[in-house]
Parts: sequence; structure tokens; C-alpha cells
Amino acid sequence: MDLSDRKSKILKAIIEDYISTAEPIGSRTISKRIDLKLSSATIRNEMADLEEMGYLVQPHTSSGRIPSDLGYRFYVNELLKKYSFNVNQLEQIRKAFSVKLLQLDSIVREAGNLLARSNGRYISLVTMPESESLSIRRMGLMYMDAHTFLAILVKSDSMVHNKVIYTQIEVTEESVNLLSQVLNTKLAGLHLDEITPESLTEIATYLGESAPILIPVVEFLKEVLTPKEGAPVYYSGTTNILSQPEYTDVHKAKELIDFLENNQDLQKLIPDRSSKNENISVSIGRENKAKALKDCSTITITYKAGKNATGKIGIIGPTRMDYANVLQSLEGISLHINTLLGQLYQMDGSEEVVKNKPKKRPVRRLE
Amino acid sequence: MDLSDRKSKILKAIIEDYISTAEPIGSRTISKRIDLKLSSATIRNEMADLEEMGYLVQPHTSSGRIPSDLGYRFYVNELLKKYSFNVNQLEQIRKAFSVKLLQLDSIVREAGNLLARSNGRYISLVTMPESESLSIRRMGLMYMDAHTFLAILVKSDSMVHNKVIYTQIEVTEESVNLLSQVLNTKLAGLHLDEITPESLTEIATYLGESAPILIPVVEFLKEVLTPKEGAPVYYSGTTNILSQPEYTDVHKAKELIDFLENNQDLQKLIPDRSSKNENISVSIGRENKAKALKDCSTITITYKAGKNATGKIGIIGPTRMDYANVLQSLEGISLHINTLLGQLYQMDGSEEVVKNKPKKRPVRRLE
DNA sequence: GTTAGCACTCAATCGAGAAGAGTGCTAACA
DNA sequence: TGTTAGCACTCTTCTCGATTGAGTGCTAAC
Repeated sequence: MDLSDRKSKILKAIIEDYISTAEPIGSRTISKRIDLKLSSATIRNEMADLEEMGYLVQPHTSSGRIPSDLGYRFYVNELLKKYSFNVNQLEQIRKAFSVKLLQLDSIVREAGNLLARSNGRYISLVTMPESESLSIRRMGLMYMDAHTFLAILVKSDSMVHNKVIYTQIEVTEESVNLLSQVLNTKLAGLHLDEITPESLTEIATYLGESAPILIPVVEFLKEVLTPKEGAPVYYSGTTNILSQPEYTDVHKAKELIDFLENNQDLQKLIPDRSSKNENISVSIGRENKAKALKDCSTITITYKAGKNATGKIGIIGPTRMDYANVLQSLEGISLHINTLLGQLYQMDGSEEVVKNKPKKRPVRRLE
Repeated sequence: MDLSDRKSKILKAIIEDYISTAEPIGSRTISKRIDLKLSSATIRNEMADLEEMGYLVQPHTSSGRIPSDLGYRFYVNELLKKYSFNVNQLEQIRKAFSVKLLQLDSIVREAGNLLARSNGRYISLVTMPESESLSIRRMGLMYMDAHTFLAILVKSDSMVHNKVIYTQIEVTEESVNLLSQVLNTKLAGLHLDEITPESLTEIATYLGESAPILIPVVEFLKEVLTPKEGAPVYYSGTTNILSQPEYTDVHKAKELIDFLENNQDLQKLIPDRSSKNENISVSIGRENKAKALKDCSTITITYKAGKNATGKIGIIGPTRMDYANVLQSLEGISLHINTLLGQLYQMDGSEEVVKNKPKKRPVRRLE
């Protein structure tokens, strides 16, 4: 769908004005604003055309025009000039990540917070990276007292999990240390589905009568390694939208926030329209799967964490969103966490893990 | 300050009505509602008295009365009959805590969430338990690759911390394991200020040329064990207040939420008025230290975690708060987390830690 | 193709009046 | 002396019509 150069300019001007004012835009405003000198009457004619073509809507006769979903879509696809990266901005992003954040979940979560703070007007969201199946990179146990020990697991995606485990039977420091060592050598590099009953019984033989403590440990492994269907979404800056004029009605705001908090499955919220080679996905208004988001736009970008794990980070706001700005900071942040995570994974002793890993792993189907 | 029985009854009726309706209460409403049969005119006289005494205020002449801060205070101190515990309710609280939550921070945080959910109208807050000085209960390292290992610390309050540490120099699995063992035997039971340069050099001697890896480990210990001044406050259900009539104005709501998020120091928000032997503190309206909370009431209860560590859990809402209900569920939840944490600490091998701990520890001053 | 001009539309604003809830005060009553 | 009925008064809220003003569509002229 093509538009004349003049129509494009007018549409762009309307959208950008509306993005910043949230008020319907009249022909006079545009005729004054735009570079090509045209009278309001001419603009009016063009606006009527644009409305007929579906790019603009009128809240009521004799009011200014506001962009339709289609209008925003055209804006995003065609009119948004490639934003140039501000080196300064990238530097600021880098600074915002404090040095001590060297763990995956902190990095990702902090990225979400940063995003929410950096625009201050929209809600930001992140999902933790999900890879189809995770393996055990490293694990260990730590004796605490006769009935307690700590289980620690480093997954192949570098996330660390730990759990305090209480046992009925008494354990000794030696037996815990022994189990720790055995577990590590036997299980490191394995996926959950590669932990067979046979290997477990083998491990149990090393333990003698303290074998039962293996049970809660395996529970823990299962719990942590089982791929969660639909990574949970973390929202940040939910109350940012309270400063948006479209949410001066508290009920609307609460409805949206409640909806988000109760719908943790990002897949169900937004369509997967990163069909192009781009990994950025922009969903405008009714393009979102959820009806509750019909007046919102969601922009998400996919980041990589390791070989085949990806997560998303994004923004939810009213359709009247500052797309240019959001896209830019989103891309800036994703760029940065990609490098951060890249560093994190570069340090992986991947070879070492690989040598322990059988070649023929059951293939996990994607549903 | 004493009130006649009848005045008390009228005040109570007004407050409870106002709590549930948020509308100024007129004399006729009370004359119909209350058990002792009195005409509206009589009630009016009594209300005029109560206003003169400062328990009620009139938003404007010829409107009903609403309780003043003093009125609420009287209500809380004198009129609130001792709530009886509902066994059912306690059972529900118990169920709400899923079994897998066996770590201090999850327990406390979950308590906050539960509190926010259970009333659904107010903001809940929790602070992590703070004890003056924490010691190392147990620590360990876990080798990951030639430049990476994981440091794990279990503090005396049972909180587990871990951090991925990257080293410039190469480390071997053996050296990490050795250090792990040495650290544990040498440092377990110690407070931060008991870790002397001498003990560190002693440890270093065990390590030979891989001694430098001790540095980031000590950094980590410092970071985790240094007592934070003013435990951070975690809020939950901040958007709950959006459903309250006093916050239909979005700006007010946003102001409050922003204020809370930017003021993490609970000490500065509310006065420490748990002066009685009670550990519950109720601050009504302007009794709060922060002016931003002048239309809010805060109720906090202190829970115990271990011997001398305490944290707070509480509720923030409009002064028109359902005190009876909030107090009850607050006490219920604190009761439960006290027992949960009690179990957690009972399992502490305290003797074992004690034997390693020198008697004369530098006394830390309270400021 | 562009523009000036004009009649028209419709939301938002304003103000006057009416309604209604509630009070204070007075006088009568038990 | 305490309680109550009644009435005038106050003040908010609601309603409704008039006004305003931003903006449009259309027509005619350039």
C-alpha cells in the first residue's frame, strides 16, 4: 500500500503530534507545523483521503483526526527512519548495569528495570531465557547440620539454583561431601532425561545406608530442570502508565495491570510476528492476541543467551507510543545484554561439558 | 480520655460505617443502625459533642461526619474488641505457603504477597530480618571452569547467597576444593569483624600460588555480611489502592506509589511506636513521619527470625482502613511465619557454630 | 490543484436552578 | 433533664440549557 509523498508527510506529522500531545490533531495544526507550505483546507482534503484509506480515524465528526492501528503500522513499517545509535546512549546503558551483576537472572531483570526507568512512561517486560532443554553444568551439596544440607545447581545456562534440604535420616559431613562429588562427576553435562534410574542406583551404591538422601536431591533437580511451559513474564514500572492520559481512569489502569499480572504467558498475549529476519516484533492495538490489549502496543525484542536459549524483553504502552524512541532504547539495551551474556557464555567451559555428553540425545519435539 | 458508653457506641458505629462506605455518615444513618434506639436528633447532639472533642470532623457544614485521626486512634486503642482467631483462617494461611518455601527470603517475601492478596485493598510491605551482625554459618566454593567458580555462603540467619566469581589467574578444581574446605573450617561461625588479616594470610598459605583467588571471595563475604543500614522494604500489591475511592485521582495514587518506591527506609516512614510490650505498631494519618503518608495508616508487626534478628511486615492503606481485619490477618500471618522461621532456626546446629566462635566479640553499638 | 470562506457539528464548559442530604437550633414532651 | 419533632438553613451534587470554540465539509474562486 503506497501513499503519495505528501500524504506520507502529513500522516507522519499527525502521528508524531498525536504521540506527544494525545489530542486529536486538526488540519490547522498540521498546516502550520509541516515544512511544505499548505493551507489547512488542503490538509483537510488529504486528511479526508487518509481517513477513507483507513490510516486515520475521527473520534467524532468535527474533531481532529487520530491515527488508526493501520496508521501506526504504516508509520512503523515505512515512515520510521532508521534511528542512528547514539554512542552516548550506549555508554549510559553500560554504566547503568552495575559491575557486580554477573549473573544471568540479575542481568535480565536489571535490563527490565532499566527499560522501565529509561522511558518512564510505559510498562517493561522481560522473560528469562528459555532453552528447550537444559543440562547440569555443575552441581554440589554443602553439609549444614545432621539433618540439613544445601543443594546447589549450576545449569547449562549459567543460572544458579539452590535449595535447603531437610532429611529425616541423619547425615554426616562426609556422606554429603561424598554424594556431592559423585553427583558432580556422574551427572555433570547431563540433561534431565538422561538421568536414568540405572545411573541413580549406581550413585546410590556409593552412599551405602545414607542413600535415601538422594531422593530429595533428585526432586530438586527435576524441579529446576523441568522446562517450564511459557517462561514467566516479569513486569517492571507497571505504575508508569498511570501518568498517561489514556489511563486517567483508574479502572482502565487497574484492569490492564491486573490483566498483565494474571496473564503470565507472553505467547498468549502477543502474536509471534517476528516473521522477518528481524528479531523485533511490534504488535499494534488489535494485532495483539489478547483483547485486553486492544488499545495497547507491545514491542518485544529477542535476546540470545547461549547457543539456543532466547528470552524476550519489551515494552507495553498505549498504541500512541513513541515508537522511534522505544525501538531505539530497546535495541540499545538488547545489544548490551547480548554482549554481557555473550561474555558470560564465552567463559563456559563448553568443551569440558561436551565430552561428558552422549551424542545421541532424545530429540525434544517442539509443539 | 474517656467517653460515655453511648458516645463510644456512636463513634464506633460511625467509624465502622465509614470504613465500609467511604461516605460521610449522617445522624439518621446511625439512628437507624445502632441497637440502642435513639432519634437522629439525639445522635446529632452527640455527634456535635464528638466533633468538639476532636474525634470527628465535618468535610463541610451540613454534611455527615467522618472520623479524625484521633477518632481512629480511639477506635484502635479502646473500641477494637480483641479479635478471636479463626482456626480456619490460620489453616488457610498455612496452606498458602507452599511446602517448597523453606528459605528465609522466600518465606518472608511470600508472606508479603499473601498479605497483599488476602485483603486486596491495601499495600503490603515486608523487610527482611536484620540482625545486628551476622556470622558465617557455612561456606563453600564450587569449581566451574579454569577461570570461574561459584562462591556460596549460608549466613547465620540461614539465608543463602551465591556469586559467580571470575578470576584472572587459572584455577584448578583441586585448588578450589581445597580453598573451599579451608574457608569452611577456618571461617565458619565467625562474624565479619572476626575475619582478621592474620587468619586470611594463614588461609593463603594453604593455597600457594593460587592465593589471589582469595581476594574476590573475601570481597563477596564483605558484601554479603556487611549490615545494611535500613533494611530495604519490599512492597506488594501497590496497585491495590487503585480500587480505593480515595485514590480515584490517579495523581494521588501515583504520588503515593512513587513515594513508597523511592523511600526504602521504613524507619523514616513510620514512628517506632511499638512502645508497649506489643510488637504491633499502628500509625494513623499524621502520626506517620512522612508527610506523604498523612492520609494513610500504616500497621506493622515485628516478626522474629532467630535469636536477635527481627523484620517487619505490614500494611499501608488509607486512614479509613479496616483495622480489625488487617490486625487480624497481620497477626495471623506473623504467627505463622514465626513458627515457620522457628522451625528453620531450630534446625540450626547452633552448638556447633558456637564452639567455633570466640567469646569476646567486639560489641557493636546501636545508633 | 489550492485556497478562502462559510455553515455546520459536537464536545467541553459554564451557570442557574432544583434536589437532596444533613445540620443546628428551638420548642415541646416524658 | 434528657429526648424528640420540626423547621429553616447550608452546602454539595445533579441536571439542563446556553455558549464557546475547535475543527470539519463543502463550495466557489483563484
